Amino acid sequence: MGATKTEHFTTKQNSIATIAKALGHPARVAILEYLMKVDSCICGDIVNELPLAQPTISQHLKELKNAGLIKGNIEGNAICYCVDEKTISTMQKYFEAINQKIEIKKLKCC
Amino acid sequence: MGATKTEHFTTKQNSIATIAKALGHPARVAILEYLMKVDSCICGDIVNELPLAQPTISQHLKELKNAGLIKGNIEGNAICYCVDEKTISTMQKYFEAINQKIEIKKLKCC
DNA sequence: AATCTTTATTGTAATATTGCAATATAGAAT
DNA sequence: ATTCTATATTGCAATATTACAATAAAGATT
Repeated sequence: MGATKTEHFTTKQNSIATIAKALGHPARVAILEYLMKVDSCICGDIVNELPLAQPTISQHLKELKNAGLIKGNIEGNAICYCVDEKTISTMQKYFEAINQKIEIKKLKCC
Repeated sequence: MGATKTEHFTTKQNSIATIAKALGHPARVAILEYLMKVDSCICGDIVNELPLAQPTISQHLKELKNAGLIKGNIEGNAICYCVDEKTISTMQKYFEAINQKIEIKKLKCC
């Protein structure tokens, strides 16, 4: 086989996995951080910033967009990409909830 | 080619990507959530809980462990796995920092 | 219109992941 | 010591990801 058994898991679990997967590559983490660093969200510069070819960057941007981590606006012939705060917030709350549960339960079996 | 160019990114970026990648599969999200749900961290039950074969679960546990998301303690012939709060905390803080930067900068280009 | 600039798509090779049957390992129980 | 129970490892097939050269698409500039 080899294909992920997506249908066996909850929508929430698949959703978290999709977002996490999109951040599961250092280039995409670097792209996210670059988009945070520059004030204006001039894209394309990313190609000059990272040691990857333009089609590779384009592909990574697509995956970040599909996962909802970034949004893109067409501005003339350029495209203005930027971070989607809602998805970042989703992840932050997810980890926060786990942290809180750990504290309440005071799990220390390991 | 095809291999990730890990060496071109920072240690922090690679670290975040490694943790995110480990959570980039719904089965591993489900395992994490199951470990949170049960009070005692009886492992092995995971095989009964999830629709995956034992070797597959074992493999997923290994990846979660390598990423530092869970810890495992040998108890007799069973193994007691549980969530590693430090790594969860790392991720929570990472997303929190991004959220704060977005708020301060009031980015709303898209 | 011809050209430039910017981004996306296609095709393809290299590599990695997923899933599981079969098997191995190791401690517990008889 | 033999058997049982729990987990890990190996080997392999199916599938997915990564990277990029070549090319396409589409608006901007001349």
